Amino acid sequence: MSKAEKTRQFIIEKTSPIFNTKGYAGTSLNDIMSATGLTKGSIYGNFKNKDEVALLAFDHNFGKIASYIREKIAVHSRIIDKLLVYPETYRNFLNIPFLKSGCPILNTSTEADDTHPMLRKKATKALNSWQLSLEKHIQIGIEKKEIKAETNALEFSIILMSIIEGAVMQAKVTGSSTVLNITMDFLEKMIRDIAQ
Amino acid sequence: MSKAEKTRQFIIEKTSPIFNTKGYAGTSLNDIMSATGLTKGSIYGNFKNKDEVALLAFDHNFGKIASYIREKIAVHSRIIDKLLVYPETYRNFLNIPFLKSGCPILNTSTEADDTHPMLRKKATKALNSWQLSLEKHIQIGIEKKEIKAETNALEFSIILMSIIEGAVMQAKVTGSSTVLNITMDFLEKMIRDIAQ
DNA sequence: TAATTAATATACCAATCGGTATATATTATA
DNA sequence: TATAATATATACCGATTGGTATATTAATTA
Repeated sequence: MSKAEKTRQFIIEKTSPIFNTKGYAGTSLNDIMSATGLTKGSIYGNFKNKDEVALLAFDHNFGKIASYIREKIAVHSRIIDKLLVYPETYRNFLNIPFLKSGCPILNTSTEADDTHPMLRKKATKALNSWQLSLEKHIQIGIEKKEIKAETNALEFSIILMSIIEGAVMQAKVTGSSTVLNITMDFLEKMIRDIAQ
Repeated sequence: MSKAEKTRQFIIEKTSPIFNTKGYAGTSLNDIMSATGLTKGSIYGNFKNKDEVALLAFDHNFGKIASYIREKIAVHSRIIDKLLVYPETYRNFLNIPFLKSGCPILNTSTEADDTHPMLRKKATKALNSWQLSLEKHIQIGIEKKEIKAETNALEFSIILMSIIEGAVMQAKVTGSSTVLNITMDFLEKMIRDIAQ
């Protein structure tokens, strides 16, 4: 890893929470400079423009939560327990340090859907990969006879994602975990209901 | 209605879709000027700053969808039919002209939760009024024996809202109605399930 | 160690940001 | 119709925006 590559990584790590809280339009180069302690020359020596930093910051933010969930899922062997990781995790959303700045998919989607095609594409792909991961787990669960055969994997995963994202939005803006507790209780029941 | 009051209304009507698409940080005074055809002097003669326009634009956007739903609900007499207005409406979210710019609560919440206390407060209040309205309908439904007595009005309304907001986020960023159809089918079943 | 390359800092650019003071229209009132 | 009050336009303000050219420093290689 060259010095430049280290600096690139450093810049992305330091700025990704800023992009997630303030958004693309709300994050300025001054924000990037003061977060990294670097000057404009150093930033533009490593990235071609603000866009490139923002896109990589999104990848970083999404990658972080994706691997966090992936590791928690890997611990369990039964599919139902793997799925239960979601309500368990998002119930504590407001208290998970690196999620303080919010869900990157939610934040990026709502800002970029009408304004930033490249960020929009990133968010869409992230949603799709999450959905496919869920669907796969459910399908495996059906094959292993741990999940009812009549379960519609696509539908179930989409509903799970919608509940989580809608609840996170409300919890973040109100600052209260009430919505998360109510919805994650419900999601937990939904998951246990498809158990064989 | 004085001339100034007319102009104020005119400015808010013309700029509210812009604030909803581009966000607070992403909407500039030049955007406001070109949307209204007015000059800076005229805008600052009627509003004290950009904040005031943004806050009223949010009220306008939320008021529009709230009254749209309210009118549709008023048509029905049975509570279940009133509740079914939500899945019916949000199923076509992407095709309702004045909702093209997205859900104001969703957009404002995700941008303002960490950046703009006043807008954040507006979004929180809007969520609360929506939730209370739903809860009231359900309680009336229970009293009228149209809804099962064991239904938890708070839980049900929160879950309904989460599903809708999560689905709208996904539909807007992907540009596809698939998620809306799947989730609104599910919501419809949920509503019919609490019918007495 | 000297020369070369890579990485960072400095100083600047035009354009745009939100906002204001003042001049000019426009409207309402006497 | 003359006057007063309101409303809009013009012209400007300093600060900040994203971005660049060049100078300087640090790291690597010969």
